[in-house]
Amino acid sequence: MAKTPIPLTGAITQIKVACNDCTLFQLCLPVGLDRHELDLLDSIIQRRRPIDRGESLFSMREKFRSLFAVRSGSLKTYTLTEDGREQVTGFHLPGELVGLDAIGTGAHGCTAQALETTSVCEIPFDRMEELWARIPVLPRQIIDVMSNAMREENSLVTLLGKKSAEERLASFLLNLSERFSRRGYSSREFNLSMSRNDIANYLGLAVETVSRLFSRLQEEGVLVVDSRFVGVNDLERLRALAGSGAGASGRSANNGVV
Amino acid sequence: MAKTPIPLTGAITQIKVACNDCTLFQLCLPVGLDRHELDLLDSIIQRRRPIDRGESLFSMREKFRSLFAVRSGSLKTYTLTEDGREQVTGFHLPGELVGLDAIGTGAHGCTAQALETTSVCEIPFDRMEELWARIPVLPRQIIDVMSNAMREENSLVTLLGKKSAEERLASFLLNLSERFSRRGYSSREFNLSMSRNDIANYLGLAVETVSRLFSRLQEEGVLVVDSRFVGVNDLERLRALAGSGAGASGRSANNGVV
DNA sequence: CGAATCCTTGAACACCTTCAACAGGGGTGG
DNA sequence: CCACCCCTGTTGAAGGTGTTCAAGGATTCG
Repeated sequence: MAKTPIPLTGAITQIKVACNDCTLFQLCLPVGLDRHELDLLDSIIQRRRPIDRGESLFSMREKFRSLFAVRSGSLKTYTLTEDGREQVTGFHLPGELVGLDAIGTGAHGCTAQALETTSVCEIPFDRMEELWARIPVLPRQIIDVMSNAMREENSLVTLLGKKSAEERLASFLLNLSERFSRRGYSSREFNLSMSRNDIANYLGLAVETVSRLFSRLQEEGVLVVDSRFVGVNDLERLRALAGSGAGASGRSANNGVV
Repeated sequence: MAKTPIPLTGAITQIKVACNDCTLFQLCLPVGLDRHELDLLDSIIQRRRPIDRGESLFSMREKFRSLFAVRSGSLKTYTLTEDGREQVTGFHLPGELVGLDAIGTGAHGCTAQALETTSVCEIPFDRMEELWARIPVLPRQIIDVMSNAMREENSLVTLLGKKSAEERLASFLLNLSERFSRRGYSSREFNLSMSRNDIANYLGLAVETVSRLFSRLQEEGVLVVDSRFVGVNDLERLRALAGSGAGASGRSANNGVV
């Protein structure tokens, strides 16, 4: 989704560069655009050198200038509570847009930080607005993406509001699994780019709880875990655990919260 | 935001009916539209008879046809977990739009139910799309509204992920207080249109916990509570409680979750 | 190779839930 | 109009899930 090769820091050779050729075409914003419209969009998209693990793409309260699409790697977004606690609000894989929550106020509502070396497409928002007249479906695409994001957030709210620790982790892994498989990766084996800490934070749990859950799910034969690698042995069981917690574990069928 | 008087079921007389005259003008979608554009928007907006407490405006998985703006009264939206538990995802006051999360998929992702007798403006989405060419700022308005909604949801995620029970209730009351005051009502005295059950559900807590918290906040002189009426005695204290839980209560400064 | 960070595991504790019983309305039908 | 019921809301006691505290192992990176 960028128009010319990325300036290289190392020895990586970028090949797929234009939206036209981008493998993320089907996942990203340009879905539904014809060739001409694609070229127009392409012309405003800016490249950046890949950012390293730990670097921020933008920070909370910073002025909003651009949307970003993840091309490779992954990001986490997080907000801060009034007293400085961090809350991870999402993990973002290739093909996904970040920064959407900043449009309304003109300032970023969260910080976006790379979980690994990550390259993104930068879409300057003012230039994109100029394109709306010439690409009428573009605003509609944005609206669709935002609408889907809102629905995603609703499931996160449900997860945090109603699910037990085990259900949360199972749901999280299933969600990742689906997203990986939609990107052509295995849905049964993958490497987590985020730390246990990030996972725990995202799921509203303590790190220790997440760690214990990984261990237990491995003992029970549902998963194979090796530090950041996760293999799903029993997908059905994982689904059951994510749904209602009525799985084989000796856990009470409480109402989720706590 | 509707164009002719509402068909009356009782003896209520509707007066403010067109977007032009609507008192919610500043809160609703039409912000930033000129008179001509307002008339155009006005022409597609449909009236409905007010819906009664408990009635649904739309249901989860139902085909998406329209957005709705609350004109008077209030709504709750909720989703269901796989195993049928209900999770309240939001309360909606006059001037707020619901149904936005349905645009992307074409089917509603939540159910919207009236908490009291409520009247809404219905905005058929296909007709609204037709207007985009003639009112170029309209899609941008929608995007702004959605962006703000996403940010709102992020604070809910933070609330559920990081805050203790007391912080949750305090945050909830402050949020309501601000929204009421923006609508010209008192920020220090208001009536809740939702049950304790809905509040508890929304905050990811048990009803009993919410009830106990109301009692305690009253004992401590922060609130005056009389069933659904809430009076805020000590706004500063409520703010402190919402922020970090480092208030006067003898509560440990744990990390919130649980 | 040593420091730092991440991850894991164990034990005690705490916040909130669950279970239980009761009080207060509001509506319905006698 | 009162009695009854149903639902909502309150309060008390016991219990549990997940946290906190603590320490040790694993991994990374200078």
